Amino acid sequence: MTERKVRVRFAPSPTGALHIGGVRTALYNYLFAKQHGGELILRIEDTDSQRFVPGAEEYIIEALTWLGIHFDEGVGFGGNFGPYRQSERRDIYKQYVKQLLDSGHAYIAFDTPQELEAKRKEIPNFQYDASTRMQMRNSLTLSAEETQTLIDAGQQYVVRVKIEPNEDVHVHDLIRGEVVINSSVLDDKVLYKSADQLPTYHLANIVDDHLMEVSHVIRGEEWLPSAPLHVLLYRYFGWADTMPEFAHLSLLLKPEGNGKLSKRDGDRLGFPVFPLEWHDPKTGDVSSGYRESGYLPEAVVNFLALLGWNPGNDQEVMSMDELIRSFNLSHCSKSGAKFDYEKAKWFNHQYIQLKDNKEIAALFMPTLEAHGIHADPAYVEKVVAMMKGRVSFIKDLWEASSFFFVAPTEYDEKTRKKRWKEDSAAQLTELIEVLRAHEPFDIESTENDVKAWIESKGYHLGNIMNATRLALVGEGKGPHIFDITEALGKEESIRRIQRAIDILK
RNA sequence: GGCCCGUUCGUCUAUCGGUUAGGACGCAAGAUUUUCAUUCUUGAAAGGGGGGUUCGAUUCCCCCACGGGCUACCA
Repeated sequence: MTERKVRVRFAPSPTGALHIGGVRTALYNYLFAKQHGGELILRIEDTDSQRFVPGAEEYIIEALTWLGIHFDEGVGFGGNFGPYRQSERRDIYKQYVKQLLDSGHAYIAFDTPQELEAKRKEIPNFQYDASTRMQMRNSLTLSAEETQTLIDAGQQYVVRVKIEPNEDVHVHDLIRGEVVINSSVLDDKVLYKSADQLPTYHLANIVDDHLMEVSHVIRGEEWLPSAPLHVLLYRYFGWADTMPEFAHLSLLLKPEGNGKLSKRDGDRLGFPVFPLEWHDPKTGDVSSGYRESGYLPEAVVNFLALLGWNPGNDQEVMSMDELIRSFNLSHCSKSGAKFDYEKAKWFNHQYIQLKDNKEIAALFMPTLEAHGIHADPAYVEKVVAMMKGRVSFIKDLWEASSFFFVAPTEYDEKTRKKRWKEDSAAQLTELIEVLRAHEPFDIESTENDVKAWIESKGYHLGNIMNATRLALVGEGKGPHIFDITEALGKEESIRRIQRAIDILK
């Protein structure tokens, strides 16, 4: 087989928000494409007109753009293999349905959904296949004239693939190796519906992958059972030579209990399962998103990449470029991965530390403004530098550092009991004098002066510091005392200490 | 029910027949610190069960169990 250009596609169905598992599939396709200098295509599989949800397509593009997953062609990105929306490819599919019909690899079936349902009730393991199709109402059992008459009369029909039984179909999977299924267990899947003049997934998928010259199909494990059908379809079309390679990814599972991760798990367990917040236009429900929950896109990408894949060594924090360099399908795990929200948080913490203080400060600004604070960016940056090591989310910065922006008006009761001593008021009154006389008001020299004063008076260092912290912060937390005083400035520091003396006595 | 895929610490995983079964998250303890965090160190924690193959199986094969997926005129 000759080396072909790597062309992969991400082909979501616009039926709602893009699930985090779908994001991972898109990411793996992207990493694979970039590593091989290939192309990533965005194809919208909207062949089910019933389930189409407005806004879903835009959501998918916005979400993947936010995460840094970029497409080379497809819906919204142009390209020479369009259109990339399956609903716009009706005429193309019709032509290929005809080809299959003409070559005898497909047939027309008139059985109504109701008839089929009745049949399934009647016969326990009913399947439309080689063993049953001669008892059904289709172009195999009807004469050509009868078939044509029914079609002309406007009778709705479907086109089914005619699976040849008793044949072992081999699917070569890049992750799982050889998977063999006997064609007798496959059913004559519907390929095309006359009602909406659209193909089903199976037909559209094969035709598009072929026409778009897709080299590798990297998709979720839920497609593995139908992969043999796809292999057969390539063969029936005469495209076996250029059939893409397959790789079926394991699924993302619920963090607890059993089953596939679903939208409801997020709501129940309190973490997002969608990249972006999603407003369901039908139900009006709002589902939280990683972006709105304060995740950095780099963290989401890194976390997702490692959920079901590993670089073969102990490295965990990896940039997109590093992921592209070391990604490979053979290190994808075959078993499903349970979603671990704590680990996702840890990754976010790591990326906050890695990011520039200036960038973090900019991301923190909206939170500040929401609290009515209009702070100087340089000051915010200073605060961020001191505080970012302590948080996992940007929004947690407020809880951790609000005292830098708002002076305490009340004091935590427990801390007051423990830290505010009999002589605290008197000592801090003296401290104010020490601070007032001090210039410049930088960390090191202030600290030296204050410590010298404490020593000369024979005071207890811890007592003074803890009482001062209570005055400055309002509770027993925060960074180094003199980092705080320097950031606050001399006047504000003294004001806060004085207020504590007045209130706490 | 049928078919397919899978099974290493609680979780994500490394190991491609010989290891004290390694790392990370989380958890616990300790250290550092004027507070709270961070950080650092240490610790507890694993190859579903039963048969084979082999000098030797977590690793290869079979059976069972369990988990997951598919079984639509959805994708």
